[in-house]
Amino acid sequence: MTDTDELLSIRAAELYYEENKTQDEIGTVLRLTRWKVGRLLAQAKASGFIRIEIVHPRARRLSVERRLREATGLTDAIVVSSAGVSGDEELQSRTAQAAADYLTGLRPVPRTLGISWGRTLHEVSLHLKQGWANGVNVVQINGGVSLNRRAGTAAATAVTMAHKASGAATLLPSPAILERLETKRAIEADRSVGAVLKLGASASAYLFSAGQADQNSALVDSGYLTEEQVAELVRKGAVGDIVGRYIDSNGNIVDPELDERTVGIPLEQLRNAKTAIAVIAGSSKHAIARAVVGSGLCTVLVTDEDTALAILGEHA
Amino acid sequence: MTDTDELLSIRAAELYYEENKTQDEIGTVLRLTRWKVGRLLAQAKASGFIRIEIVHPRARRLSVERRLREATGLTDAIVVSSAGVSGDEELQSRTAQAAADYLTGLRPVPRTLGISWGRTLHEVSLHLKQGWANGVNVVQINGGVSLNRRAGTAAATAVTMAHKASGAATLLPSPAILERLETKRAIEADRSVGAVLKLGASASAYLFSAGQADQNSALVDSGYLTEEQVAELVRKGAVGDIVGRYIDSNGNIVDPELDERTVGIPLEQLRNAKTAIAVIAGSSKHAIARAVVGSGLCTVLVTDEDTALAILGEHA
DNA sequence: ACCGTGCCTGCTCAGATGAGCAAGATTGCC
DNA sequence: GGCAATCTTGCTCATCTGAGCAGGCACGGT
Repeated sequence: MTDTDELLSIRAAELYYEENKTQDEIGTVLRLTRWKVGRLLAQAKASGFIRIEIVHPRARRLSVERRLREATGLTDAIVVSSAGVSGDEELQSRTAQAAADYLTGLRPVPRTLGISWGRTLHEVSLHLKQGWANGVNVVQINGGVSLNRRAGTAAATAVTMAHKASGAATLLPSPAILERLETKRAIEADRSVGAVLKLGASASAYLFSAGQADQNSALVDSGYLTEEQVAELVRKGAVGDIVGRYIDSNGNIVDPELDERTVGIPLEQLRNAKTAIAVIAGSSKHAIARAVVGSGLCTVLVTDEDTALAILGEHA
Repeated sequence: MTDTDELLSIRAAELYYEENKTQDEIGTVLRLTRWKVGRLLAQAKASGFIRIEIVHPRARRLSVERRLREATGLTDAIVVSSAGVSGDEELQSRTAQAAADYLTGLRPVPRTLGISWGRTLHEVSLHLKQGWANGVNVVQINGGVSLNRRAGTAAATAVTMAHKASGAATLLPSPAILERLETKRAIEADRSVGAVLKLGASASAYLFSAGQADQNSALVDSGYLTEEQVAELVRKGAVGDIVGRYIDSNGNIVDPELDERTVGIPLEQLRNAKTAIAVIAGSSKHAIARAVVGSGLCTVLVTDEDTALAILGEHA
């Protein structure tokens, strides 16, 4: 009997959603009252037989966002749909777009915005519209990418963001990681660097991404770390890095000595920030995303559906 | 402006379909009148941003069925959905189930049902419910599968179908293809075979599947043809076989000499039949399905969504 | 500037739909 | 078999939604 009902609900759903007939008409066809049809339809929906997807690059998953907020205590969560997406690349692009949208709508508008650098953030900067805000000053909060062959990407990110918001960009003129602790102390003590760090510490909002801990890390790519060093970090439990600092799945610094030599605001600053927006997308970043959210490193997460589900533990 | 509207329609769709808010509530949230929301939603649907799928093994694609009927002049078309299907196997199983359903609902109930044999039809027989009809006699219409290691499948198919309909099965006691024309003539002349063929010719409905023309063909598997012979047939334009007879994409016999040695009712009998139900599923059978439908070998087609779209030329 | 054309907006109204309710059917239990 | 608990059915009513229409607005030609 239940079996018959299930089959009927499928027939009804076909007529309702594919042929868009009215429930009354369906009732006539299937020899049922229109109320029965309504109930069958409701049953089909409840059983999950009806799948409704919004296929659009800007589509979000509100229900996942809500669950994420509830489960993690995030102030806000933006989850872009991965319906109809081919690869990680498009996922990251969609997420960057969503981050740009979020930033544009952010209230109160931050006077000073602290940002990290990387592929993701650069893409965010490109997606921002001219005039997305008026008078936002952008400060880099961790050491730069100067060793990179694509030198200037980090600077371009900050400059673009500031320019499009009629604000000024303040760059952090320092490597990301220094080889000797003394050098790091010295450079931090220097006025030009110290002042920027102090400005960064006073930012009204932060925007940063995360890197996975493997040989594809931007820090390896930029020459600050070797593949072996990253492998060693992974052995010690590292799942990725935030503003140049490697953390484990609990959000703790993996290698305090290395961390000491890393130039940028400390993680505590992010944890205490009123607004810390993390933008993390792609299947390789599920672990670091979970660590960031789980350890309270951000108040807002912008991510893709799969990563969000991974954080919720529904997609392992 | 249109860009803004598109984005709004996506936001509206999210709230409507994911959060199932009323259009009025959405209007409040997005600061729009409820009519505007209604129009945005309509626009989103029209643009194809809203995809509704019925995910269920028994789900059909009524719109495709309709288009197929209109494009080909088929009396009836049954197209099972391939939403959420992993492989060809499940597709074939679903299609077999649908064929069993169709057969069960077929009116007028055929007194005599002529069937071929094969994996697909056997699966159909298994999906039929006890008592699917009352008093249907089942006749084999083409030569058997006796050389097969799983000898008896063909017989079992007919017997099962007949038994479940409280009818009798009549088997065709003959190989599918004979090596010498004389032998074929002789066996046909034999009372035991001739009578069955005559019965088959008078069937009130036919149910058959199709085989693709490659080394996986059931005829190769059963030992009636060698892989080389099939390769030669393909060179001559064969796309597959129906009741043991190889046809090209126009529905014409590929090798008349071979065909002469094949035991079973001629294709003309199917072409002239009032009810000829073809059950064809799987990505490897797109070509033969197109040939069967295109050359009027069946009046009813039961198939999967991808094959149907291939026939319609919408899925190349 | 003026006017016409055509799109967009907000509305009325009727049809479609879901919530809730009471009567009837079914099941399980003694 | 009798009875109670539960589920199902058909209904009323309030709400939601889409069709169609009149007025308003923007745009382009003269």
